[in-house]
This record gives sequence, structure tokens and C-alpha cells, in this order.
Amino acid sequence: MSISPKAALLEEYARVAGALSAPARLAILEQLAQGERGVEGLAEKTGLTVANCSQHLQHLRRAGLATSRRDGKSILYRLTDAKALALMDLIQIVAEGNVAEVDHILRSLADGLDPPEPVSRDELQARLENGAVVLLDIRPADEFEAGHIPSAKNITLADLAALIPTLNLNVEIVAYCRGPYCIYAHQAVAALRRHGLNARRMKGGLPEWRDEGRATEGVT
Amino acid sequence: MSISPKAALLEEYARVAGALSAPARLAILEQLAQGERGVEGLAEKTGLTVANCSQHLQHLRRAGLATSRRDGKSILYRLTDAKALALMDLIQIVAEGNVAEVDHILRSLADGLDPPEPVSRDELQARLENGAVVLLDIRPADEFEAGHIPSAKNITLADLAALIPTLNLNVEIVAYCRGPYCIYAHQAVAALRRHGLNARRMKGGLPEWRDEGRATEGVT
DNA sequence: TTCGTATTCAAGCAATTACTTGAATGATCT
DNA sequence: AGATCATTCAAGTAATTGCTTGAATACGAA
Repeated sequence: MSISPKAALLEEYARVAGALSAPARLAILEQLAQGERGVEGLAEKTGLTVANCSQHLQHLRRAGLATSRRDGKSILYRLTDAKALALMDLIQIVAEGNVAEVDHILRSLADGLDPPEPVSRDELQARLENGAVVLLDIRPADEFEAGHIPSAKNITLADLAALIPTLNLNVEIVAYCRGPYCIYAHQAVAALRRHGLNARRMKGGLPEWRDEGRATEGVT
Repeated sequence: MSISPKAALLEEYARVAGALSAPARLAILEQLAQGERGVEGLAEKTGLTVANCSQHLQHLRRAGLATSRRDGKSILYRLTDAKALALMDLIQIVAEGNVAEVDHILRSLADGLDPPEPVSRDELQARLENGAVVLLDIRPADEFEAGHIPSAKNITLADLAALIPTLNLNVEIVAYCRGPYCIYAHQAVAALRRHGLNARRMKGGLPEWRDEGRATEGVT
């Protein structure tokens, strides 16, 4: 054996990137970005078997992206630190900016309509404090309850159609969801705009909001 | 077929990360970060066969990290943009901060001595303008000639021993090399400090320096 | 201590990935 | 227009990775 330190380092760096190189692990990371989760919960959310999910989690842990602790009977995993979230974001940003295929998929989600630039989190926070804006949290109810932006209204895509007639055409609507890998907000904005409503996406998702130290509420 | 858009996106994101998940490709990226390079040149620098290197380059291009253009007979590859470099940096930062193995290897490079915090590029630039500091570029001569920080002296690790007796014990020495994946500067600093010299590493390498718009010289 | 439960381990299989070799492409240069 | 050269393609093989199944481990509760 006895490989050079340089090769050993490159191997470790490659391992970090490799942890992000499987769609299943990205889905797990998306969940972890929202908060601590048990193995079984993660498996359920991502559609993986428990054993498979556990293996992916160990892969993530070995790469330094996830950390675990015991809580009663179960092991809770979470992102190691903000750097892990930053890495997830950057992967998405590179993909969105440099990979034609991604641009194409995101465009097709907008369904012909040209969605405006997302709202920055700074701008949203200012608008929430002094402007009229309806904030929609497009995630499953359990994720909403575990933490959300104050004043946000939880609504799933399935129930969105029923909400639309009650919305004011003159008030701007902002939608957000899980974060960089989640498309719920994209889809919600497309549906809202199709009905003539003035809707935009928030840049990033709840994890990025929280990571910046902004207020959230919910049972953590 | 007809997979969901969500799954399709995750696959693309995973592809971007996957491009960084092989040591050979990281070595190629390290070279690309220094500037445009032809396939054959990259193959030589990284020790890959030309065909193999070409395949890796296509992988990188498909992930949006590298871009190519023709110049005469050869095809020159380069990093697509600053985001690609930022991604390389962040992978390294996560690995250094969160992977015990990396910390261990970097420590062993320091050879028992405890190296001080690296010098920030801001600080180095200020010191170069008004302070006494010897700046060493620890890279092969051809890479130095292709671009380096003004006033830097090029010296390889092999030739460093001969230089040491001529260095002033009272002047601070700063060393830099290719960037986040390169260990030349680590090794140089360790050698210098072993001889009682006051040496530190510059944070990052030439690519990061250049990316921030700071001056370089050399035949590009 | 014993039971129950959550997680991890281990073995095996299928699919993917990395590398090699040799041939084919395609643009430049004469 | 043809020759040349750098790069890419294609096929084959070895190694790695992802997933499944069933067993083993470790901890908390009774």
C-alpha cells in the first residue's frame, strides 16, 4: 500500500463529493437539512428500506456531512454543520447555472409561464415586517409543524387549488419549501400564476432561512 | 421511463457531485483551476492516459464544471466559471473540517511541528505592498511561468533545501501552490520551519488569488 | 434479566464506473 | 485535396457501488 499523502487526500476529498453523488443520498440530505430525523423516519420520507437508508447514512457520516446521536431508542441524524448545507446549495447552484438539462426541467415546471426572479430572504423578511405579503409553506403538514417561518400558511400542492379562489389578486404571494432540491415551491408558483396571481418563490428553503439565524416557529 | 421531474433533478445534481467523486478528476480540476490546458498536457500532468483523461474531461463537461474550445489543432479545457472553483474549495473545506482522516494526513505533513494559521490573501497582498515578506511559489517551473503572483520566487520542493541557507531568519516567508488540493506549500512550510524559519502558508492557491481579481504575471 | 425495538452488519446480486486498447473522427495545415 | 495530428469513440474487463434479504447487535423498558 503506502500511497502518497496527496493521493490519500484526493481520495478523501473524492469521498466527500461521492457522498453527494447518489440521488438517494441527496434526498436524505434534503430531509436532514430540515432538522434531526431518525433512521426510520428518513427511510419513510425517502422511500428507501431502513437497511438501505442506514447504509447511506453511514456513507454521509463518513464523509463528514452527517452526524448522529442517540435519543432514547433511536438514533437521530443531522447535518454536521452549516458547511454541509452550503455544499448542498452550491451543488444545486452549479447545476442550475451550468447544466442545460436542469434549466430545461426547471423551465418545464414553470409550464410555459416565465416565473420572475425568486425573492431574496432579506427582501422577504423586510416585506413580512412591514409590507403586505402572503407567505405559503408548500410542504407536508408534519414538516411544517416541525418548524416554519412565522406567519407562513401551510398548504400542500394537492390542496392549493381550493385555496386559490380565496386569494387576493393584489397581494403578492411568496412560496417556499424544503430547500434547494425541492420543487414544491416551483410548482405552487406555476399554479398560482396560471390563475393570474402575483406569486414568486423564496430563494432557498427553510434550512437556508434558519441557518441565517432568522426566526422560525414550531416544535423542534 | 418518464421519471418524475424531482427524480430527474436529483439525478442531475448527483451528476455534478459525481464529477468530483473520483481522485483522477480532482487532479484534472486542480490543473484546470490554474488555467486552460490541452488534453495531452492534462494527461501528462495527472499521469493518466490520453483516452482516459479525455473521458474524465467529458464527464466534467457534462456536469457543467469544465468547458472546452478549440485552439488550432488542440482542444483547450478550462473551468466553466468561478462557481466550479468555489465548489472545489468547499469540498476541501468540508473534508478538512469534518473528516478526521484528512486532519490526520495534513497534520502528518507538518511533521510534528504545529504550523500557524495560513495567511489570508488580503493580508498577504497588504504585506506585499508595504511589508517585508518573501513569497515562494512552490510549483513546477512551467506552471509558474504560465502565471504567478508578482514578486513571488519560484522554487520546487526538491530545490528548497539549497535555498534555505540564503534565507533571512527575520523575514517572514509565505508559500503558496496550486490550490486547495495541493500539498506543496504544506510541505515547504514544514521544511522551512524545521530549519527555524518563520514560514506560513497562503490560504488557497493561485486560482483563488486570481479569481478575486488580484494581479498576476506570466504568459497566459 | 429478559423482552422488544431500532439500527447496523453481512452476504449476494445487479448495475454502474474506471481504465485499457485499438480504431475512427474531424479540423488544421501544407 | 490530402496528410497529419489531437481528440474522441467503442468494446472489453476489473473493480466499485447500490440495493435486497436475513441475521446480529445494542440499547431501553419492563
